[in-house]
Amino acid sequence: MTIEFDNNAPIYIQIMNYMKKQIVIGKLGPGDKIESVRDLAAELQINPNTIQRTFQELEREGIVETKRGLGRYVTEEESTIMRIKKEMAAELLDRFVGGMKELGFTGADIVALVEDAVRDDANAKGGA
Amino acid sequence: MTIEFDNNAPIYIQIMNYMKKQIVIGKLGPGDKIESVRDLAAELQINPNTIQRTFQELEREGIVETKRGLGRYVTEEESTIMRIKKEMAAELLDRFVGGMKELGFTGADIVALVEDAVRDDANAKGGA
Amino acid sequence: MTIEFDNNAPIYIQIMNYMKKQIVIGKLGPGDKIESVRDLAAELQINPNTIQRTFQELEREGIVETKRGLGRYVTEEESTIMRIKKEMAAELLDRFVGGMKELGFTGADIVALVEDAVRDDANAKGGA
Amino acid sequence: MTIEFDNNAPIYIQIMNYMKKQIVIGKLGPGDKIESVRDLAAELQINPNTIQRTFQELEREGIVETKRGLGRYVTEEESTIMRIKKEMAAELLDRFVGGMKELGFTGADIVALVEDAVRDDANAKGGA
DNA sequence: GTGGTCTAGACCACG
DNA sequence: GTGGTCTAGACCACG
Repeated sequence: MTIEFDNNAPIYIQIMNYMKKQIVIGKLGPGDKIESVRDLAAELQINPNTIQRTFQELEREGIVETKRGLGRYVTEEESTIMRIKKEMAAELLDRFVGGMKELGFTGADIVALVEDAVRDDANAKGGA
Repeated sequence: MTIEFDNNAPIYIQIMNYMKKQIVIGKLGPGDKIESVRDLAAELQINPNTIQRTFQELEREGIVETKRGLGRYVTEEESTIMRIKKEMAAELLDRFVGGMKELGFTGADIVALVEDAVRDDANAKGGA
Repeated sequence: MTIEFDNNAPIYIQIMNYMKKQIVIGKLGPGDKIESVRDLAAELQINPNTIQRTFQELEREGIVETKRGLGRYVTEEESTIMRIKKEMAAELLDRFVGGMKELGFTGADIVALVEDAVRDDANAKGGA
Repeated sequence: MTIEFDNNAPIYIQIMNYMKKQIVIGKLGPGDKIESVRDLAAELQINPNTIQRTFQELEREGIVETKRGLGRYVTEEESTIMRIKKEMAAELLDRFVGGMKELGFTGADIVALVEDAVRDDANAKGGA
C-alpha cells in the first residue's frame, strides 16, 4: 500500500480518505481485518500516533470497528458503507456544481465540460 | 458583503475565493477600486492582518494591483481574469471527476449525476 | 446465556457484573455449580483468558469459590451475597445522586425524576 | 480550578465531564472564553496534548467552539447546553434505575432509597 | 498568542 | 500481540 501525500491536508485525513475509498470500492470488504496500527505505521513510514488518529476518526464515522484485543475490522454493515459512498459522492458533486455556478457557468456549460472530461479521460487510458 | 465562513479552510483563503469569484463574474470589473483593508476588516469583523494576507495573495496571482497612495484595484488585464476563471474551473473539474473515479463511478455515472444535479437545481430555483 | 457487550468497560468486568446480578437475584443460588471456563468461553465466544480473569475477580470478592478438581461454585455464605448486593446498590445510588447534584438538580428534582422513571417503566411493561 | 482525578477513567474524559458540569450549572456561561490549552495544562499539571484531546471531544459534542486564532469559547447555543444537561441526566437515571432493577429492586424500593439518600445528604450538609 | 499536527516513545489494559 | 492513553516537545498556520 502506498499513498501519495500532499501538503494541503493533514496526513491523517489523507490516510482516512484513502481507506474510505478502498472500502467503498470493495478492495477492503465488510468484516475484513485492517492492518494493525503498528504495521501500517511501519509500512507508510508514519508515526503510529498519526495512524491511531486516522482510525479513531474512521471509527467515529462507523466504517471501522475495534474488536477488543483482536484488532480493527471493516464494518459488516453494508448500509454504512453505502452511506459513506453516497456522502462522499454528494459532497464532491455539491462542491463541484456549486463552485461552477458561482463562477458563472450554466447547467449546460457544466454538463458539456464534464462530458468532455470523461471522454478525454477514457481516450487517455484506452487509446484509439 | 457577507461571506459564510466554514472551518475547513483558512479564512484568508475563503475571502480570496470570494473575491476571485466576484471578479470572474464581473461584479467587480477590470480597473474597479477595491475596498481598503481597514474597511473590509470592519465590515467582515475580521482581523486586518487576515485581509492583508488575502490581498497579498490576490496580488501574487496578478488579479489585483496596488496603486501607491491610491489603493488597490482589480487588474485591467482581461486575459488575467480569464486565466483565473479557467484555472478555478479546471481545478473544480479535476477534483470532481478524479474523486468520483476513485469512488468507482464510471464516466456515464458521473455525467448522469451531474445532469440530475443541474436539473434539480434549476427546478429548485426557477420551477416550471 | 447471552450478554449485550458495550465498549465502555472491559469485557471481563461486564461478565463479572452479569454473574454477580445472577447470583444476587437468585438465578444462581448458594452452592450452585458454575459453568466451566471452557464452556462459558465457547458459549459467549470469548477468549478463555477473559473468562478466567472474570472468575479470578469473583473469587477475590468471595462470591465464588473453587473446589479443587470439582469446579467453581457460588459461595454458600448468604451474608456474602447480601453484602455484594448492598455494595452494588450503594454504588449505583451514590453515583446517581452525586452526579445529579453536580448537574445542579435538587433533592426534590431527583426524587421526582425517579418517580417518573419507575412509573413509566411499569407502564411500558405492564400496561393498564 | 482543581479536579480530583481517579484511575477509573482516562484523564481527558474526567476533564471533559468536569467542564461539561461547569457549563451545565452556569459557572461557564454561553460565549465565555475558555482557558487556553497551554494555560489549563499548566494549571492542572497535565500534558497539553491531553487537554487538546479533551477540547477536541467537547467540540465534537458542540458544547465548545474554536474561533480561529482567538481561542475557544462555550457555545452560545443555549439549546445545546440544555441538550447536554438532559443527556447527562438521562444517562445517570437510566444507568441507576436499570441497574437497580437488575439487582431485583422494585420501583417502590428504588424511590424509597433515593428519598433516604437525598434526606441524609441534606442533613449531612445543613444539620437540624 | 492560539490551536493543530506530527513525531518519538513509554506504559498499560485487554484478550 | 493489539489498541488506548499519556507524556514531552517540535513546528507550523492562523489571526
